[in-house]
Amino acid sequence: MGIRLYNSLTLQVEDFVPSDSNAVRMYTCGPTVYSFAHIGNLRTFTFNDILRRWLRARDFVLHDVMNITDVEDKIIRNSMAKGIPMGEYTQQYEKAFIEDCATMRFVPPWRLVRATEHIPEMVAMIEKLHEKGFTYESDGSVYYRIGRFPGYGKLSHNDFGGIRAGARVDVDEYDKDDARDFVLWKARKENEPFWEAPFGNGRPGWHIECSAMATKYLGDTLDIHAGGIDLLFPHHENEIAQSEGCSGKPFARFWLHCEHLLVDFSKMSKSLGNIYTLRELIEMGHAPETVRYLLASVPYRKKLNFSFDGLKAAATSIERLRNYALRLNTDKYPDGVSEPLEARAVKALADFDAGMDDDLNTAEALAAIYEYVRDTNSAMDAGDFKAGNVASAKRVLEKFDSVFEVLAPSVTEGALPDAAIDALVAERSLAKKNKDFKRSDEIRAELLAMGVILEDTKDGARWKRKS
RNA sequence: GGCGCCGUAGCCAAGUGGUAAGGCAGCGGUCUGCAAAACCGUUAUUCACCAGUUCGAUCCUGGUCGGCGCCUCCA
Repeated sequence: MGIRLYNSLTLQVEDFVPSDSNAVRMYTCGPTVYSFAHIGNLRTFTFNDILRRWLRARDFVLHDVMNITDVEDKIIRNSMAKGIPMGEYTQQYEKAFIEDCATMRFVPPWRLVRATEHIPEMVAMIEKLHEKGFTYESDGSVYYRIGRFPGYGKLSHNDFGGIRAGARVDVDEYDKDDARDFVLWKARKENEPFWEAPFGNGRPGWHIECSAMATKYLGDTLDIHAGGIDLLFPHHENEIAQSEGCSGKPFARFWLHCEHLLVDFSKMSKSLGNIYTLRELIEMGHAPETVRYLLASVPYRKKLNFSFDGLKAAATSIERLRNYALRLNTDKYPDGVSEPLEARAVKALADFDAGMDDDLNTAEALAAIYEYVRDTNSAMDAGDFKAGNVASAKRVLEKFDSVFEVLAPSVTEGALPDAAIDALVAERSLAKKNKDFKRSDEIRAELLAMGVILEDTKDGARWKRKS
């Protein structure tokens, strides 16, 4: 049994096997750094993260590359409007993006690469495409002639047969009933950043960077190329045209696309004013791991309608798992081992794996965890859970958290040291023992005010910090 | 118009040709000095609607209605 993934190219779920032993060559489309990442972006990147983690969990060696698009129309326009150099402008947002990724607990990719540091590779690719007759020039810009590439449309499953090939269309006067040729190299404009190239000074078009960088670091054929579904056309279609036009080989074996996150049942947009950034949500008091859980818990091919109710539900769900982990670590259990519970843990792990293997069905994987947590909680209540079962129970939680990673609270409130809490808890326990409930309730309230929640168990009191 | 996705309880959501996982919320209990946590029970005779195939369909086919996305920059 192995991983099965839905391939946009074939519109089917397929067994995933890398072309070269157990090494996976993967490329994911990263951000254009012209503003802060919003939760829609983050959904796709969360999907990337879950995919990476699961591939690793299944013992694949990952060679994954993510790009940073740091030259693009909006970037140029905004940096010019601010009167600062493009690099300075993009740097601040790239930094913010990397911070956000850390906040979201994303595993860093093998390589994070910038478009502006790969201009020579892009130029070389365009030259090669030129030699092979895929390009034509117009007003100093270089265009890709899709009519020369027979496979054009195979990813988006569009039939472009009726389109007049090679018709020269200015991007600004784009006529959708006509050619879909796209720009590889934009002619230099006054005051704008540019690079030198044999075919004229200018800057790269959007699509060429991914083809050039993916090929450079991963070779002609990738095992996986992933990104948001809105990139499927034209971006990924164009990447195929460029890369395969150049190499003559299949560009990517698996194309994975993450569905959109919606807000109020429609795509986020500035005009609707329904864009939320991670930073805004954190400022509102939402823990980042709550956002992570919400984004990860809905399977990636399903549209996810963001809501604050959903965010609250995510927080409660995490809380329950944390309570369970706390109980597991602090309660005392009778000696011995329950074999049925050991078997139960094995089943939980198998069910979790099966869910994840099935095209990263996180909802199913989560269900396996919750069912197990409920069963073991019941066993603990009944006294059937033994000290010898703790290790396997921890393994289940660790497996879960190695993918979801939400158990550790983000905010470490420095305020009250553990020792001080322990002292107060001890004082309260004594008061409670003496039936001085007034004093014991007082201390409990006091601790709560300082962000510490106290819980009584049959073996005494335990505490946790409020998240 | 073309391409693609979707419509399962209050909300989120899994799922299979044979009779509906899981999470959140709600209600009723157990436990508790009170809480908290946890557990138990309960909440869809039903899976947008219609027709067909079938012994049998939420899952297959056709159609209808509804929602969303891409086709222009976009995660």
